[in-house]
Amino acid sequence: MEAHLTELQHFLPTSYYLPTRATDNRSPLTAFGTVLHYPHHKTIFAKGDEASFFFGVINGAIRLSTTAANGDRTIAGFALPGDFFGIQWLGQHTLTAETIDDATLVCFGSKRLARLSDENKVIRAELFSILRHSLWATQNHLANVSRHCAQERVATFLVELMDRSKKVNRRDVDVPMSRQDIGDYVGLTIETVCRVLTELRQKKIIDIPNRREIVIRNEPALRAVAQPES
Amino acid sequence: MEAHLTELQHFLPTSYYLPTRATDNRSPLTAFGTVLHYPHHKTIFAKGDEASFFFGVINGAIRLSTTAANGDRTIAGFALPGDFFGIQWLGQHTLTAETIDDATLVCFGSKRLARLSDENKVIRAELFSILRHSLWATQNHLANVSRHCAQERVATFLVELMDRSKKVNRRDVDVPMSRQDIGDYVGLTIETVCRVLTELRQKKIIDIPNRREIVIRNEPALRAVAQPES
DNA sequence: CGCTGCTTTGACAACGCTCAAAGATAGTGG
DNA sequence: CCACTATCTTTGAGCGTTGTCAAAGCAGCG
Repeated sequence: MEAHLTELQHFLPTSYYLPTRATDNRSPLTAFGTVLHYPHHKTIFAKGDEASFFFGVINGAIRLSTTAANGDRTIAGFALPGDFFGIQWLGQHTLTAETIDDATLVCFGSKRLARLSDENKVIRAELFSILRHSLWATQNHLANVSRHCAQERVATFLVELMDRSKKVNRRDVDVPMSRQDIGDYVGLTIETVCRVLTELRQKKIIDIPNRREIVIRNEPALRAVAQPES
Repeated sequence: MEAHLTELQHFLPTSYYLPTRATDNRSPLTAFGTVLHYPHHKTIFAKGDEASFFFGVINGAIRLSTTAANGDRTIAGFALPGDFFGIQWLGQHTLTAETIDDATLVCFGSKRLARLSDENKVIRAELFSILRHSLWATQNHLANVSRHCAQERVATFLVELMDRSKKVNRRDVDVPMSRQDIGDYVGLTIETVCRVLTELRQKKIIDIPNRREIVIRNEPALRAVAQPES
């Protein structure tokens, strides 16, 4: 585990979704972590593993999932640049974290962080904020998956991806996850995800130049599909 | 807002679901709260309200929900005796909390709690633990709702209710929420919930003596329906 | 260049939703 | 105390959306 503290200068702004958080703050945590590189399709930790570390994403994409006894996989969320995941004071991780892309992460030892947070009010507030944000995002996702039709779910996923994108031109969305991942995230089969995507393409709402890129051609229309009025 | 600190003696053990937490601990928070009584079908706070207070349930049942623009309601969870809800350092509540039953709650002022947690390590750890538990429960619920059939969802709901029950005879489950509430919780229509319940009754897995009581006649069978093998 | 794995499209069946109506229960007033 | 009413629950019939199964298309990689 090598430390490249100089690289922490590149750590991206924390993007929280929470309306109360400014999106242009760098996290106060960045000064204390260790930078690590992971190749794609690598398990960072598995559900049930002792939670010795906690991570922030500098670059790449992570999927956080749980797999049932019958093999059904649920992806609870994706961690993108600026996000944190695996926060767990002590005890075990409740989800499995795997890289989708090659990824650069910042890693924090749980014990060290616990000590730091006892001493430092700012760190403490930051950790609490991260945890609250995770809860908020999960609740939102639950509401999306719980009672919406296929079109609404996929459209909501795309809007989310667009809004979280760090790109200048947000219309050109990078899709690092596979169709299967999307399906496991929104609670649909891979076939239904494909069908919805082609439908949106036929309606000229999106374009699909290649499998890991989606262009939003008509953002208002996409948002309308995601959040049906009345 | 009256204080009845003596009543806090009756505060129930915190029941966390988390395997790492003992279920027979009283929460260290109980010494600092104010006891309040709410009648049934009363709003405690609404989504978007300034989060000045945070609550623990002594008695009764609370539903935590969010309602979409089109009127669709999603119930993110139920708070039962021993549970906490509405934890939000500052900013706004992300869900609406309403009583289902008449309820006795302990109420904590956010500012006071923030001050206490800065001074007291035990309180701090407790709050963190409560928040982590909420996240864990929501992730679990998401996995249940995301990709399971109607029978599995309703059976999982019943198992959950049974396991959280404080009764000596856990087979005899109190169901304070309406069928509509159950539907909004597991992501099904009220009709489907009813159909599944009658199906389970016909299979002699449960009995339904009245609308707010369900008797588990065959617990292994119910658990099998909830978690299909292979 | 051919393989492998992922994605897309199609046909069909099934599960759950919608609409409708009857049945049960609780709350209210005579 | 009972009848009446409003609300909630249960059951039924038909339809639509999504899942299943199958096969073709496509892209990356040795």
